[in-house]
Amino acid sequence: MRYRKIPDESIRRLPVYLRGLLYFAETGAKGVSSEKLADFLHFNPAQIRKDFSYFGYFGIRGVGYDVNTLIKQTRNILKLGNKHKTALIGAGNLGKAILAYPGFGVYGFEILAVFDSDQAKIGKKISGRTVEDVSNLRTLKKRGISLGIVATPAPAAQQVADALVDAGITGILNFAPHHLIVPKKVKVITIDIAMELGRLPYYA
Amino acid sequence: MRYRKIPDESIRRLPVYLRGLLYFAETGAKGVSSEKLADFLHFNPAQIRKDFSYFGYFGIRGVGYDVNTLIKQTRNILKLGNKHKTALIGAGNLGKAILAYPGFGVYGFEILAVFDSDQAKIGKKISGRTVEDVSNLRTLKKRGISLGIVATPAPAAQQVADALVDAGITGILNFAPHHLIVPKKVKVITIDIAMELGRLPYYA
DNA sequence: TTGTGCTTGTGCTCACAATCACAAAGTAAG
DNA sequence: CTTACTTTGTGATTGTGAGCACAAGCACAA
Repeated sequence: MRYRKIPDESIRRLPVYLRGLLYFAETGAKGVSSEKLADFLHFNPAQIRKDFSYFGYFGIRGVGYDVNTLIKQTRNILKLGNKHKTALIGAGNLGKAILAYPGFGVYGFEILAVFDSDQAKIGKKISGRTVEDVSNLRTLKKRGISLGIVATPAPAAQQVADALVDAGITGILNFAPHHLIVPKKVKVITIDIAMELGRLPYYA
Repeated sequence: MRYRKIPDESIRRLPVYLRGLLYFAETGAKGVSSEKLADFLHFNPAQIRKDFSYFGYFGIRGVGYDVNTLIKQTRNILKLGNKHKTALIGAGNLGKAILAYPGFGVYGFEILAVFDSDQAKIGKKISGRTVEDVSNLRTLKKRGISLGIVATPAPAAQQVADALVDAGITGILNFAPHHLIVPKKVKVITIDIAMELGRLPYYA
């Protein structure tokens, strides 16, 4: 299995595995088998083993995985080891919710800056951060901020993405319902909430 | 192609196609080809044609698709034709953002009820809706509400899902980072925002 | 009615992902 | 040491989806 191409889908699952492992750590469990983890997360045990095996031998045959070791390794693989300085663009309702969302902390993301284009919002404080003018996005590089969260309306999203790329950002989490065009070196992950909801009635 | 199994991935793309078609309708375009739509949404034209072909012959060879007809058909396929009465559970920051999010209206979702377990929130008004006690979830059936949006913390999510199922709900949009166990007849779509962000540093 | 040009609809192939099933490798007991 | 038992790591198989490339079909012009 070593030396093989790592499926994108495996990467996608790793944060979920991490969440499960953190749960087991909380309960005080020292060890966990692929089967126990699979039961908790509702995955296939073989898939979990194979996903981890792309990155090394983390388990002991006949025993299972050490929870804390595997947490550390998973964090390593996902490069969640150190804090990630993040900027949020868009201080509307969605932006506010993102700021208040506790989930980001778990993975080591720190939202250090908030931007908006609305003069009425600029200068105001939200969750302890002062809203800045989007025209100051270029200061991100100096501040060591390397990730951006786009929570603007669709029409503004591409423009914001361009500015983020100019500011040297390496990854974007995009909540705007719009496909962002960026250089290959920049990774974009888009979450289109309404789109997900749009297919719900089909199954009902 | 008729009589073939419809890939889940095709269903997932339909709301995106709908968004693109609505854009073309706004610009006043009467017709659109799979290539033009693909350019706009950054898909493969053949994929768009194949996805629609699972549901019927909507285009005219040599001409393309009629925008308004295809919008109507797509809405039909996704069962977005009539309004969908929806309940929101969890009136925290995420819940508030969802209430204010304009995207739901596009697909015909009406959030008619908001629930929370926090006594301090119950009775208060949020975006024009009065927050109700979660113990009143059973009233949903009477009110004709058939979809639920779960925006609670993870530990409460399963309990809420159970109550929603009891109330006769047919679909759940789940924002809690937790796998929900429901009867097969109920469709769950989970959006784990932090999880998506969790894989961003890996690529950076 | 025949020819030209365009775009759909789809059979086929390739690529990738999920799962099975088993050898390998560990523990523990006698 | 040997046997029984457990769980990992992975080769092999099966399943699923994406995209190519072309026949089918329509419009329009002559």
